[in-house]
This record gives sequence, structure tokens and C-alpha cells, in this order.
Amino acid sequence: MDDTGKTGPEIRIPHRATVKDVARLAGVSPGTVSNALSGKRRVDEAKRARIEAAIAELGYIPNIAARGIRTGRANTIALFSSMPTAVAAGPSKLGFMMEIAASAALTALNRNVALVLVPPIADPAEALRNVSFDGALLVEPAEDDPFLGLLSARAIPTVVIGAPPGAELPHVELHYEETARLLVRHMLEAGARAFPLMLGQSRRQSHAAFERVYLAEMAAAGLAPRVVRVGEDGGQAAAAEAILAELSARPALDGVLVPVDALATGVMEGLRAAGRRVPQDVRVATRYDGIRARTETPPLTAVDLHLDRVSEIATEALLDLIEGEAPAQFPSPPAPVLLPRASSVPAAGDD
Amino acid sequence: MDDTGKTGPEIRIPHRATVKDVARLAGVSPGTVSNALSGKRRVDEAKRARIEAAIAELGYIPNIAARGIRTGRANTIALFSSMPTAVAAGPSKLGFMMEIAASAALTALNRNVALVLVPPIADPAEALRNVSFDGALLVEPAEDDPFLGLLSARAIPTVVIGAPPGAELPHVELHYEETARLLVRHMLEAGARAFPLMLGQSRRQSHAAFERVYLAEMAAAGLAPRVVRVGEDGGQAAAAEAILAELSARPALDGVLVPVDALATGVMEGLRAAGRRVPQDVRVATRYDGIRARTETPPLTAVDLHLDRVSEIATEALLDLIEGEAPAQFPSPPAPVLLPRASSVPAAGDD
DNA sequence: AGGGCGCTTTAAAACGATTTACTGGAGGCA
DNA sequence: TGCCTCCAGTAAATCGTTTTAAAGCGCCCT
Repeated sequence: MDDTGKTGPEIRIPHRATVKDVARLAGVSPGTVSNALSGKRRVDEAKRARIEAAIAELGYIPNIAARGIRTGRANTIALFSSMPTAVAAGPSKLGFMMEIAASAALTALNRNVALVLVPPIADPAEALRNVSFDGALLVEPAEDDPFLGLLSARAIPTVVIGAPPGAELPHVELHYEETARLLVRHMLEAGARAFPLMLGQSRRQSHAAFERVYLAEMAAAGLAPRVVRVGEDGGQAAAAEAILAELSARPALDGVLVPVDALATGVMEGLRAAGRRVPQDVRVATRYDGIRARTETPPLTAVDLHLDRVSEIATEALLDLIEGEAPAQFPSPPAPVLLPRASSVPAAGDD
Repeated sequence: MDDTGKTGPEIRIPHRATVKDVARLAGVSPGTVSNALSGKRRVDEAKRARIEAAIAELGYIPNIAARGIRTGRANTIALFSSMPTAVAAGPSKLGFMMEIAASAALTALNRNVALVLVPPIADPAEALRNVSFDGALLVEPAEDDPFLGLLSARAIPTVVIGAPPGAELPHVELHYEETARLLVRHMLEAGARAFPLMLGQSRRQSHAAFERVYLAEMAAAGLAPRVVRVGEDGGQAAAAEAILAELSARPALDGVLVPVDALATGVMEGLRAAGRRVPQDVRVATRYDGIRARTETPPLTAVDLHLDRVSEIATEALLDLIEGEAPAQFPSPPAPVLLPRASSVPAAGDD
């Protein structure tokens, strides 16, 4: 350390009060203060009053780290996203994750637990090393999700939002099949007859469910199915390219069902480039009703997934789990609701 | 504790490895392991290798709470929002805060620090008691912000986004005046002559700056200014009511400048109810280019504040501050950019 | 009166890391 | 060779809290 100047905080730090200070001032032992605070054991009413007074006078705030070392609790839960940043962060950096985060943070804090945000970074193990938490909320993990392995290897309580690969973990449904059914049937009702399903390449339950339902419904309607897979890392641009290729191979295309909203943006871009009109020539629908769906021109038909409620349920469940309560059955979130918009429903005057 | 059943986790917890275990396996003392890990002192190359091996074999992860108790660091920063929930959370629970949160979380984690989200709750002191952090990011605090007092009383390093009341704290500019000037001049250029400025009632720097600039620019243009204040707690509904009252008192109104986006939504609602067309009869513009501005019909003219970059700068500054670096001058974020939209710019065919 | 019971209180151990203070050995210099 | 310095290593102290084990006290019952 060099000597060129008085660097660093020379400010007199007010020696944040400890439980010892409180005990001394109240004339009791530290153990008693602890008991008064936690309510784990009876403490004499008069003493309790003196303790309260001392706490107020000193402005005492318990040191959470110190408590954590003894109790093994961090009073913190983590929210992980493993989606590739091109999709999760995207141009607007909002969406899915953040909608869940806001609701989870509020729910957790109401139970005196803080929520930490763990964005997708290069090395997942690195994240684990720098953040301490009692449990994790995992959003729509892929089959080979890097966090999933780490979390279960460490036996960290985890609640999945969506459906866990393997169905081993407690999870809160996002009603994949029902959502898929809503959208496929809507496309059919909107008059689409030759519409591919465009999915990301990562192995996710939601993709599999969409594919399953799509194939079944198309078969039932006597139509030829077609599934297109796009590398999610490429994001929007890859989707635009893919839809152009698709158009030249199958010019009769009259719709696209593209669940991932970032890819939907790309599809719209591609359609515009190819001179196809939405919705007159091609119907488009996506899943998540986020900023992308709403601000496209025209706005995209999507589904209200009730993410705030889902997140709330998942957070409550995780906190129960951490406290050792049996996971029991989670309340099922409200059913998804279709939000028909101009991208699939021609307005009266359109042709 | 009752005895009705084998409750609690009987699962054999794998005894998470500690520094002692690592030391024993590597044949050194715990202190040496600590030094190897932190790099604070030289350690023999051969020993270091054995330690690395032991760590890998045991899957050792340092206990952050234990470290924190000794070093006084939590390796965590908090993001506070004190905005009333009716505005900050609103129907979509997205927006401003979350956009900042996403960017801050990423920046922090790149420096091995976690970000915790502290939503506005009833009792701010309660929040402080349950979350431990080394520093705080405070977004656009009001004059009498409840967190502000608590944070400075505890001498917690804080960086304000926006401008701090009293200019005491380090902060990152949101260019209030420049933003206000962009918008007022745009309204004038768009042909508005009788347009009130609608503000929330809370005492914020941004409101004050908007008012100052608005009054000056109107005076320069020889126009009569008019400032309307609306209780933010009422949110959207209050704004709708206010604009209706304004319309009946001043039927000549031909524009509204309403910086808070939740209030802007209310204004649009009120204008629709009154049968005024936007933008033909009334020009409308707001500040934050969030989901509300983009999804209104017509979409609202707004300003790109570069929140992601602002948040990144603020987070870096806070981390430096925590590490004792002189705050120095923060890099100034990019200048705000006007985003003219249909709410203030009549399309070619409109009349 | 004395033993036993139940309750609150306290002193001390424990949690898992970092930091301090000391030790022993290697090497340099006279 | 003898002395001094420097360096890496270890044992022990330390951080602030909770928890354990033991002690103290009052009271009832016989």
C-alpha cells in the first residue's frame, strides 16, 4: 500500500452495536438477548422490556452473517436463469425473468427473506461460489441445465418454474400442454392450414410439450405438420433466416407458431423482408405476452401465463420447503388465457 | 417439540466440506488454505497444488457467511425502490426498476457480488433488518425518502441513480434537465400551444427539474404555463380524473406532458373518455420508454434514458466505493435521445 | 425441613472462515 | 562461524451470533 495520500475511510466508524453491547446495557447475558429476540425461550417480562429499550437506544441490528453461520441459514433465495443471454436479455433486457423476479422478491421479503438475482454468466459454478442462499428458483431449465446438476449435487432446496427435466424436483406448472393447445387451435380457427412450429434447439420440456400437442392436433385436423428448429444462440437473426428458408421451400405457408418471443421477433422481421403481410398472408402467434409481443407491428397473439401468480406460488413453496415443511401439493396457478391480437386475427377492413 | 412423527430432515446431509477438511486432506493448516485461496500471502507451489486437488476432490465451497463475519463484507449490494407500489409495480410489474435490476445484477456478478432486490414494503426498517449488504443502489429517491435516512445513518455506501435530494451523495445523472428540454421543445415543435405539465405529488428532483425547465421554455415561447399535480398513490385512475377536470376547466387544451408513465396511461384513458383524439386534438408525451409507452394506442413519444448503461455505471461506482476507492468522477451516461411516436406526431394521412 | 421439580438465566462452546503473532529454517553478510 | 533478516507455515485468537450444558432459584409436597 503506497503512502501518497490519506486514502481509505478515516471516518470513525460508529462500531455497530452487537448483542454484547445490548446485553451489557440491559444488564443480562448475551444468550438472554438472543432468546428475547428469537422467542425460542421464555424471558422475564421486565428483562425483555429492558432489552427492547437497549436495542432501541443502541440502534442494534443483528448481524445476519453471524447468525447464518450458526443457524446455517442465509435468509436468502436465488433466482437463476440459464437461458442464453441472447434470448433472456435481448435488446430490452426485460421480460419473462424480470416479471418473475419482481413478484418473487416481494413474496420473499414478506417472509423476511431476500431475493438475489443470478444472471446467466459464463461459469455457473462461479456463481455458486459467490452467492450464498438457502434455496433456488429455477426458471424453465433445459434438460442439460448446468445449474440443475450443481444444485441437486449440493442438495439445495429447489423449486422449478415450468417443468423439471425428469420430474424429480418440486415444480410449479406453467401448463405447457394447455398453452400449446390454446395456440394451435387458435391458429386453426384463424384459418391457418400450413403453419410450421418453430422451436429453439435446446432440450426443454416446453418445447417437447409444444411439439407433442402440435403434432397431435395437426393429425386430428388432417393437416401436415412441420417442425423447424432454430439455434437459440443466434436469437432473432437466426429466426429471420430460418423463416426465409422455410418460405422458399414451402411458398404455401400461411402461418407460423413460434413460442419463444425472441424468435417471434425474428420471424416477423423475416416475413417483412419477404413481403408477406401479417395477418392477411401469414398468421403469427407466440407464447409469452411480453414487451416483444406487444410492441410488434402488428402486435402478436400470445398467452397470459399469470407469471406473477406463478412466481408467488413457487416462492411460497420454496420457503416452505426450506423450513422443512412437506412440499405437499402446490396450488395450481390459474389456467393460461389466450390473448388474440392482430397478428392472427384480421381486422374487419383487412383483406 | 412434539413426537407424533419423524419430522424434519432425516436425510444424511453430506457434511459440506470446510476449510479444515481441505487442510487435513492437503496436509497443511487451515490458515495456509485461506492464504492459498485469497492470495494474500505467498504459498509454496507444491502445497498450493495439493490444496487445489483437495478442494476439487471434496467439492469445497467457502462459506460466505463465515467469511463475512470476519471480513465484514457480505459480497452483496441491494437495489432499493421507494416508489409507491401503485407506480413501481403497477399492472405489469415491469419497467424502470427491473430494467435497472437486470443490468446491475449482471455487472455486480461480474465482480463476484450478488444483487438483492428490495421491493418497496410497508416498513423500510424491517427490510434493513433482514437483508445484509455492503452497499446500496437507490433509484430516484424522493426528498423524504425513508431509505435515504436509514442508509446514511448507518453510513452504508450508497449510489443514487438520478439525483440525490441535497446533492450530498454520489450519484449517476439521469439528465433530468436535458430530458425535460427535449420533451418540452418537441411538444412546441409538434404544434402544441396549451399543454399542461402533469407531475406526481412526491417531492422528487426529477419533478422539480421538469417544472423548472418547463416554466422557462414556456416563458421563452411566450406561452402560459400550467402545472397539474396528481397524487401518485392514486396511480392511473387519479391521472384520468385529473385530465378530465383539466379539460372541462380549459377546453382549449391541445397537449399534455406527463413524465411519469403510469400517469400517462391514465391521461390517455381520460382523453379517450372525453372523446379527444390523440394526436390530432391533443399531443401527449412521457419520459420513460417502457412497456406502457410502447403499448399505448397510439404509442407514446418518450425518451431513451439508456438505463442499462446508467445502471452499469452506478453499479461499478458503488463497488469501487465499497472497496474504498475514491469515488472520483463517474463517467457520464450517454445523453437522452428523443423517441418521437404517433402520440405527438400526426401521421401523413391524419387530420 | 428437605428433596424434587420446573423454570429462567448464564457461562461457555460452537459455527467456519480470516487474521495475528509467533516459530523455525534458509540464506546472506561480515 | 555467528548473527540477522526474510519467508512460509502454524496455532490460536477473533468476528457476532446461537445453542448447549449447567447452575440458580422458588415453590410445592411430603
